Amino acid sequence: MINKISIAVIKRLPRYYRYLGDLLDDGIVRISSKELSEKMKVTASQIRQDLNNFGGFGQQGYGYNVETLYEEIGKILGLEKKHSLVIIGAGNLGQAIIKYTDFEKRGFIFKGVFDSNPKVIGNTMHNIIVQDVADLKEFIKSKNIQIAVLTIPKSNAPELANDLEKWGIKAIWNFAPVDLNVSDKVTVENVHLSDSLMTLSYKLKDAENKTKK
Amino acid sequence: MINKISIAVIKRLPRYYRYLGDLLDDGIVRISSKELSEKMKVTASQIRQDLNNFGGFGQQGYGYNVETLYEEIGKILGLEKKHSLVIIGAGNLGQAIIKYTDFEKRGFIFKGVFDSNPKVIGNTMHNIIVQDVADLKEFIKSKNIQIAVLTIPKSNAPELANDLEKWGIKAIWNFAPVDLNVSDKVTVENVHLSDSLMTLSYKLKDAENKTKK
DNA sequence: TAGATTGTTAATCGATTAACAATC
DNA sequence: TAGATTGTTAATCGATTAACAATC
Repeated sequence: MINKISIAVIKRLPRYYRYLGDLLDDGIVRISSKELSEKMKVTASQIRQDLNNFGGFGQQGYGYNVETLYEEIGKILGLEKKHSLVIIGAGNLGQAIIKYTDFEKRGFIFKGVFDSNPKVIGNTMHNIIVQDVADLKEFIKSKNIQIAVLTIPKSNAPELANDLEKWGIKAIWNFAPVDLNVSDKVTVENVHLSDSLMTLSYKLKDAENKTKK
Repeated sequence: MINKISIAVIKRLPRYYRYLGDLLDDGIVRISSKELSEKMKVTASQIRQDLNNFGGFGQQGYGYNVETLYEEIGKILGLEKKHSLVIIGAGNLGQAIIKYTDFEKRGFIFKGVFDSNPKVIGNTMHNIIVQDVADLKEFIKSKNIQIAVLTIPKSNAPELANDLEKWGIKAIWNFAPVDLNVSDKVTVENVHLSDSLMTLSYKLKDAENKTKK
């Protein structure tokens, strides 16, 4: 844990976690890095290197215990403790996220939903009443919210992000198609859907070109 | 265009495109790699290296013409031609995507929405009537659809992806929290929201640990 | 022309893969 | 014990950054 773990490693952890969860559901007790590497289409070497950033979870001659490893990665990812979140932006995307129950199962608890549109305020979403963003500051402070999910249009996002930092938010899951400019005390994880679709477009074009040749 | 472009470079292109679009909106005519690097918080060297994978778009002593560069990157990303897509899964996520008009502006045209739930089939979403997935095969073939957006639960996704390949789909934008196993003739771009949220969770925990020390 | 900035080569840095001794 | 597989070091590969000649 002493050395700085690279972001490339961290982004692979949820995928390991997902595969181990599936193995667990299938009743598999142990797995070697080689077997797992074949399923996941990565090298066994990479799996062992990645895991050894956090400790020796395996056993020579045996491999890894699926349940133990699953739990350990969960702990590394911070899933053993609950997180309180608010969703800002009660549109379809906000609704999709709040209704996706897997997040709550993993300890991400949606405490409130906020919007600025009077037509939306007062509606119920997934048993939560949509509140006015004017009340957001007070809510964050009183309920000690750590994480804000930003499912709002591009225009308001940057200034709202700065407000969120002032109000004590520690992490922003940002779906607005813009880069936020908060201090490095606030963790930002971007989901830029447009960027993703353009990447798909490039790869599709590239594949077409190869076929032609 | 001869050398294989790395995925790291490709994933940066939409971000350049976004920043250049903003500059264009602001009426900025030219920009140097240095100025852009300061805005984007990357090195000027990286910008020049990235762009020179695709050609020399700049001019010594001047920099880059914003409009030209914007258009060139658009072409590289394949945005100059229209794409026909279908959305499979008419839930909130599917609705969020179809209603987000920026995609259509960029040439991604939603030709159909499909679902397997009889309660949803027949509903109208963004002026499109939700059809039965049973009719998907015929629709893809007759309308020559290239891209499928998969906003369905995990369980059905892998087998559906294999069907989509058989039916002629060339690219899948996958929101199901599972890896698809199609041939390399089909381009897959994953948006794993759970993975993203877990990554955020890790980074948040990591930041907390640093503060304590 | 002089100054600015690119395009591109070279140097550095970091991440991935290979190899193997340690050990269960 | 013998076989298997890890943990970890070393080698390789690739990506990023630095430097600078070319040139507008």
